[in-house]
Amino acid sequence: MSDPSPQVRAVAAKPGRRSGRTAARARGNDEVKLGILNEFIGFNLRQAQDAAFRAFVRLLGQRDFKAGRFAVMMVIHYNPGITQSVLGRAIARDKSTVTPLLQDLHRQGLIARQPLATDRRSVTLTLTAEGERVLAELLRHVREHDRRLDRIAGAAKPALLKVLKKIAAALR
Amino acid sequence: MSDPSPQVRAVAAKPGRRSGRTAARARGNDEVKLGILNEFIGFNLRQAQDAAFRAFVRLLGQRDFKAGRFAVMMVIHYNPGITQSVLGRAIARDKSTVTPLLQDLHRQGLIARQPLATDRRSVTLTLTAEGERVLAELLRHVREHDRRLDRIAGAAKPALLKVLKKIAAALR
DNA sequence: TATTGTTATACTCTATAACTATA
DNA sequence: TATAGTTATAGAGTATAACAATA
Repeated sequence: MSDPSPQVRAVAAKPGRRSGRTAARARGNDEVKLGILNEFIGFNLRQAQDAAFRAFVRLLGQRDFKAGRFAVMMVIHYNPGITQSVLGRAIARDKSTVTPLLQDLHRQGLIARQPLATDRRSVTLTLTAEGERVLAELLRHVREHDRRLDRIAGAAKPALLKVLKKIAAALR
Repeated sequence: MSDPSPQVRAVAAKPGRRSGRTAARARGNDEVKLGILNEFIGFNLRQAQDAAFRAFVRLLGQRDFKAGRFAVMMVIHYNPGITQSVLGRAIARDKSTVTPLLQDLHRQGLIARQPLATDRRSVTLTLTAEGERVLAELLRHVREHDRRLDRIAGAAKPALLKVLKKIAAALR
């Protein structure tokens, strides 16, 4: 590890002293140095995902919908009749995480659960009509959010998606 | 929202039925369709970050160190004398989140806290010698992890970092 | 014996609100 | 009045282990 610069100490020692990029500093990074952190993919991935997720939650705002439910509903939508364990593997979550999540969606009348005839241990999942309606509504906000990300990424989007998928696949 | 394909139902209905890419399916996505999710930057960002973070935690393994502590220690390393509130803004966490985190690092003897002479409300932070030692040790594992990410990203790394930083900055 | 799903339980991360001590 | 930091508290999200039912 190497030399922290003395100016930084000065900045930190007088947090009231502000100059230059006022807006950026007020709601952001102040004058903090990140050093090598700046070059780590892992760190930047985390920063971007954190910012994007918070922006999404802000956008959903009141609409009393928990952000994490969205992907689950989408997966059920595209894979009606999927079982809980397959769903769990698809989203990389333990079955004990999946159960209460689905109970919640079920209580809200958004999904239907049916025992599988050919294997009575399994439960198959489908969205109810109401579930489809809510999902469509949610999807409008997701699209809005992602259009924003699209504008930020610009022409780099295809390359970005390619690398992100590569990372997810390689570390699964 | 549109037509879920009937083959998917068949796959989901018989989770025991396996074919083709056995290894990939066993620890992954099975045959689940993601539809438009595939094209959302937000979704792919989450998948990649989730996979990378879990891989990092796996790598740290036993070493009893909580992954989230690393960035905080790095920020203090590069900005000795930084105050808690500035730190909090830098990592986008509320002060009530920062306090117990620092108490923990302090209990472990990794950081020193000193009241700021010019404003006695503030506390300045530095790493102890032990803190620097532990950070250096941690950093070795982080580098190992990120080299793995580097290999996955390959030549796309600079472009990736650029977009990720752009996203984080724009949505802050 | 192995798998599906449920439950009990616990741990991490996070924030809001109310507080104190300073400014 | 406003800010720095602490505390109490609560709510997400997650996992491990033990279990019942079924295969």
